[in-house]
Amino acid sequence: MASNRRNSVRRKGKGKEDCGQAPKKDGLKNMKLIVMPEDTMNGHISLSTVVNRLKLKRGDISDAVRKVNSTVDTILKSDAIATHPLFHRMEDIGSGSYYEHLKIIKPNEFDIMLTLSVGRLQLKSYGESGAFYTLSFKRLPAARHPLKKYLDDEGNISAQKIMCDLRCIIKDIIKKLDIPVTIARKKRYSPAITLIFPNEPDSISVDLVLALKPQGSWPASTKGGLDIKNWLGTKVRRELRWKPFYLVAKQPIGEKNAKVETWRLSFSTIEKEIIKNHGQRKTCCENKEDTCCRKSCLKLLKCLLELLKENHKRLHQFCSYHAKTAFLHCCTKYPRDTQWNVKDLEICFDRLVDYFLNCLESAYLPNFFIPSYNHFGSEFIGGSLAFLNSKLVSEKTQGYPVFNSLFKL
DNA sequence: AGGAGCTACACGAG
DNA sequence: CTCGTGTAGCTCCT
Repeated sequence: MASNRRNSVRRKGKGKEDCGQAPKKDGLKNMKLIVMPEDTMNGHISLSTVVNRLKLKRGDISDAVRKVNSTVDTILKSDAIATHPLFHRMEDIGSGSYYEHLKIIKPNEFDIMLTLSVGRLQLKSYGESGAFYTLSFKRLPAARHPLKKYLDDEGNISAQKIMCDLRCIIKDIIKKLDIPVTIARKKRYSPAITLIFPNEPDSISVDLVLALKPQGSWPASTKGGLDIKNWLGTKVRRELRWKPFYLVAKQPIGEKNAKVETWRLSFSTIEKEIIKNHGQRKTCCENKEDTCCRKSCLKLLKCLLELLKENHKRLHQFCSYHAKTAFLHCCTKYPRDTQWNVKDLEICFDRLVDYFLNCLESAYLPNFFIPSYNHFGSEFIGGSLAFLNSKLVSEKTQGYPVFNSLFKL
């Protein structure tokens, strides 16, 4: 196996033992910080102060990363993986907020894709969204092909069979570790194998997501997606579309027929690349004058959503990926770096919130890569769109008072 | 596989 | 505030 995530075990660092916290419980409140008078503007905390509050602490990063990296290294280098006919080819790629420098408050959630190169496959679209597929071989594979034993009755690659084996292997490995780490119970519809480091009182979770990397160009459903021509340019778009795409072991939510084995498209690697190189000009954020506030705006929107979710159980269906998706569309709508000047943080964030509000009102938030896949589609029940809408409008008109809870004693 | 050199960020000294 | 340093991740190179 090979690592794209990092290349060596790092030095040990000193720091506090208070990094990480269970994502579902508690969440962002119970922060310990006092509001300074100079941080307030007309009774409201300025957004730049909030952004500062969201930064990860160096000591926390050091502590968390040391545990996460050493454990993942141990797993991937273990005999059980290294000698496995299929899994020994896995490569790990850091993805998600932490590796995009978008994680807020604490480094308590890590996403790592475990990728498998699988050659050319037959992708059959499943459902209307263009995001879900069944996978089979174009030609029947040889009997000793490592994927042969993971085919179901119809010759489709079975996500469940693969995930089951991988989960068992990882479970065995971590059982033998001296580090206190457990494996979370399998969640329905979740493609992840989640490691939990139960460092009292906080915990760190690491989502390991198996992702198949088929050869070939992106599926037809992505055709009108990745609308970045005016923002990052046609050349960049062409180059990005030449890069690999991935399929993760995810079943459509609410799928009654459990027999159908589907995989869902994932473009985490492309998202990471866009976030890293997010400016219209190559020099964006390279020096002080060219600093933009795109990432700050996304951090704020993620935080806003998380805080509202903590306060309202009805909002459980919303996730940070919705914020990220709306953000990417917003970047397309406002492509110029001058439209995201760091001096205009408040304006830019209001504008992003407006964009998100529009998605809620129209019940339409297409996946940034798959236009036919509406994240706010029919599975959103019971007026939760309207509910979030009203909460956001209220927050916006009042200058986002919910951010004050980040500074409560 | 492992290291050099790079980027991005946090943070503290001045 | 600016700048130097430490840390982590990533790419390229051998």
